[in-house]
Amino acid sequence: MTVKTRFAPSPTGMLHIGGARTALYAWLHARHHGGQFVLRIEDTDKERSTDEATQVILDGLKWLGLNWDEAPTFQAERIEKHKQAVQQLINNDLAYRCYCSREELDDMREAQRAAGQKPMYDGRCRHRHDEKTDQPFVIRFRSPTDGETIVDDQVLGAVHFQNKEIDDLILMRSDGSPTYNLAVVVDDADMGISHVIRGSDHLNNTPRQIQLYQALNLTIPTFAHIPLIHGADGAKMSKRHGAVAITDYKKQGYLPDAVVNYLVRLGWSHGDEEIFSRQQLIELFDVAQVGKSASRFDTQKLDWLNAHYLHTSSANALCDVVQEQLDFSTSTGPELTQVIAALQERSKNILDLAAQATMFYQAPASYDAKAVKKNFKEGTTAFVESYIEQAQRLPEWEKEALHQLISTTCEKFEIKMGKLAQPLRILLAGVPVSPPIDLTLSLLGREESLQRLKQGLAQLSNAS
RNA sequence: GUCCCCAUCGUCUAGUCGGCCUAGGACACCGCCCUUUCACGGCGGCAACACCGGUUCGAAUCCGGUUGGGGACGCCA
Repeated sequence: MTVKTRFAPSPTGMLHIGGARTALYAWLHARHHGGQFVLRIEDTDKERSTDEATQVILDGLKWLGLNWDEAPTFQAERIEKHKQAVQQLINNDLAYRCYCSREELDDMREAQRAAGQKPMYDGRCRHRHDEKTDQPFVIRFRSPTDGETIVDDQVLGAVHFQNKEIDDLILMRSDGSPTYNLAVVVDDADMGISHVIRGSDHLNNTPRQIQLYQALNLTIPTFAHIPLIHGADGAKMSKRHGAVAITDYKKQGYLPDAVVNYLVRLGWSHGDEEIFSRQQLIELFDVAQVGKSASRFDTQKLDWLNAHYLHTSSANALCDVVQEQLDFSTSTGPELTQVIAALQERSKNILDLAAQATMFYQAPASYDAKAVKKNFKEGTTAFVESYIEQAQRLPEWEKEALHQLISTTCEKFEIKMGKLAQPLRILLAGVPVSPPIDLTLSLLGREESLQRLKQGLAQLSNAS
């Protein structure tokens, strides 16, 4: 059997972190088995669906690198198929008209709740034979009342539902449009989906859908319900947990590889391994090994993974994403790739890296007062001036020589390296943090370095 | 409320069908080392089988119950 999975979001909002993981698992499952991964946009709720949301979802998937096969399917365009299925059920007496008004149904549910029961349709139109042509009606499925329906889930195992717990769901609204449960079944069967991988919030819909597959005489796919992701407080993920939309992670300086690695490990593992390349994931991932319990979203671990990928990526590969975050031109300063190479190991995300890169293209506007106070003591000016003096005469302005010079200057004054390096750093960057000082000097270049050092020294001695 | 699911360190998890678990790894946290700053890195530490009963020579692992958490109960998807 050829494997075909799908991701079927409704375009009513952003692609959130839970949906992204579900998509990732479906994608991995397909790729692992050499099958296909397709998209179906569930846009049957015209009230809330928007083109913008569809685009945001597609962008999110692209950013994560989850490529799909075939052009995305739009559920709203398949309405005729859905109607045919409903007609087939009516013809077989497996569906019927229900004339109950919304008010009537509301009252019924309210009464049931008050009586401590589960609110569900009581089937009051199930046996009526009069066709009232002048009144609006919906089509309901005549679902079995006895026995049980078993969902044989790849993640959860066999889950039993008593058929008497399942009411007659609406297949077609009074305006003639099909509802979700009918549409998914018809579409998944029609598209040849072999594995339905989705969030466990759909588990309760599954027995209903299985009954529909049976009523329509369609092949039932394999189901895998993925546990939900909760916020750090254990509650459902929402706005107050920070970034919910997957695109927010891009804005916050995360790398897609890190997000993918984090997401896949949230609910799945392979021994003690933490870091997985895409290729490894495709080779190792098995949806049946996904854990059954919901997990909490932990930003700190994501941060760690992000830093890991940031440190191990090639500076070249990072160039574009860093460039996007810069609000100044890099044409006048050192090669951006070299700056990234110097900075990536000491940055925790792209935003952080971009911020640190600023000093290579803009001279400090001010000097950190605390750092100045701490590092400029008796004699400091003499060490620095001596270094500048010597550096000016260097035939080649390069890292090794600049480093040598720091060593010899320190020996000459009998001071530790920090006594010289920190003042230099503050003069060059304005803050007491930068890549190694010799590297910083060489990247900045002779002219820019000397200018910053002299100007800074003058400014600081004026102030004191 | 009813139905369904879940339950190992604070978090993510290992724990292949009971013994090798005085429960392993990772993140976080705390020390120490490295060090020209900040980081990286290295070493070490803290920390969990929800509870109660069974089954068994033996249970984190099997069974039942309790408690706790989550999901679903729409002419939304």
